[in-house]
Amino acid sequence: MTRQAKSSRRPGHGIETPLLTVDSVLFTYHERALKLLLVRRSSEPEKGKWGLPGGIVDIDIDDDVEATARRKLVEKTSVEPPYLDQLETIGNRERDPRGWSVTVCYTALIAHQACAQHVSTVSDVRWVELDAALKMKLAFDHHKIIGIARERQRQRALYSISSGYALAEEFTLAELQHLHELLIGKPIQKRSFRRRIEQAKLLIDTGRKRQEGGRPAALYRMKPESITYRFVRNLEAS
Amino acid sequence: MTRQAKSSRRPGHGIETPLLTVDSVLFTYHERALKLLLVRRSSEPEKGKWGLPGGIVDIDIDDDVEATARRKLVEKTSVEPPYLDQLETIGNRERDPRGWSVTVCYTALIAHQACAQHVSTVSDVRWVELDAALKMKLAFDHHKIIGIARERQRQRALYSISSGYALAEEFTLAELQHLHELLIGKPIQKRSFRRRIEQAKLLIDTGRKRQEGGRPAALYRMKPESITYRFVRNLEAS
DNA sequence: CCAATAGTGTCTATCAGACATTATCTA
DNA sequence: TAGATAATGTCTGATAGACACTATTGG
Repeated sequence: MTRQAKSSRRPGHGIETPLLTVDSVLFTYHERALKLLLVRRSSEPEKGKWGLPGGIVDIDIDDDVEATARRKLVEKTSVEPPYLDQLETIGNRERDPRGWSVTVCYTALIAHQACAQHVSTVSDVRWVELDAALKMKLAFDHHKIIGIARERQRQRALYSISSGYALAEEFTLAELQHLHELLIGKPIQKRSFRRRIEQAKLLIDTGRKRQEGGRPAALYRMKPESITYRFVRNLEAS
Repeated sequence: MTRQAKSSRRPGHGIETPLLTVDSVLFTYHERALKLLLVRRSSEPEKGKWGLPGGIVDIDIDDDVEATARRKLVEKTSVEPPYLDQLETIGNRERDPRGWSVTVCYTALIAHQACAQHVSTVSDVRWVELDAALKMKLAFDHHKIIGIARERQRQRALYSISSGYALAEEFTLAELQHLHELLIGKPIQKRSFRRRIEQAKLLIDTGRKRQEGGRPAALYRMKPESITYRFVRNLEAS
């Protein structure tokens, strides 16, 4: 195997391989809005632009691709999301000015308060409202990746309540429903929403109440199984 | 940037990157059985073992990752599947003896007759019954990848009829249902199955009939839209 | 006629949509 | 008391499950 001028070859496999990165679309619910985490790029390319938290897979540090995603999220938010959902992997020669590159995309939901402290102390990491983020000029193809993540979360909201992980540990049904409405993009019937949650026994009633303005609302916590539960019948799609 | 002894660096991005490959789990329906395409490896590592059709992404030839998957499938079967469904991307340092490697996995359904001619002429490509394939000792983590593909196809069968693409261009409803039962792993109600197909108008009645043993069965073709159609309500899961 | 396979009728159960009603808090 | 928000009652409609029944072919 001879070295070439414009493409060095790795000893292990001897093949010219593209850059391998990860990108995560981290959603949260805060101030009655759906927000996602953006990071200002501190280095070239696209230096100064806002983009998704992520970075290059380091095969010396990371045991697998998801470990890279987790490592990068911990760096930016200081907390690990309870789960990471793998989205599409995008790889082509247009998406990065450095040439052929691949990004493995993830999405997750996380409680705002869990990472608010850390995020608020730094200027290069910010929660941005989804609609505002989509109007920004973002790095690389991150606009497209956010679209993919949004669609995945929308589908999930139709047949699961995993979105509860974007709320504080204890939350009201009204909060959970409003988040679902933001994810789905249209209002849903209160009765339908509550009925299915109750029948599938997906939440734990803490017994506590929270009050703001009217009758106090019961506070619930997620059950660990709820994350994987799938209703056989979807809520009405748009 | 200095070169290191054990890890050459690429000029474009200067980072040590893992091997990038694709693997496809191609299903078909033949002789009342669900089969998948296996390939005998002709080179190291795992030479001689059977595994999934796939290979290394060639950034000089392939415009994107899916192009690699298509190129490799055409090499093995001489036909392109009508669509490729991206599955998980698996990347870690255990799955390949050559070291840290990544595979972007795809799954697809294809008509058996479309590629039967080519496959039958070569000895290193074979359609294998799913159950038999899972009992074989396959290369790398291909056993796991098949499991992921099978589960994806199973889910799809519960809310779509995209599996029709594993049949000949014209097929009977009984064939389509039997394939669904193989994918889902349990019998389904004939009435439920036919009702939803009829109501969603997903098939075209060719007007022709095929007869074998009893009353002749109507022959149908897929509509192009059917591939993306999603029923709001699933068939009963196991 | 029977055997075999295709196709339909129809009842029930489940569950989402719609929306009205009642409950519980503060001011 | 009014206003606000939470929680429930209840009717309708859509659709899957279950299974019996009819239809159409060959022998």
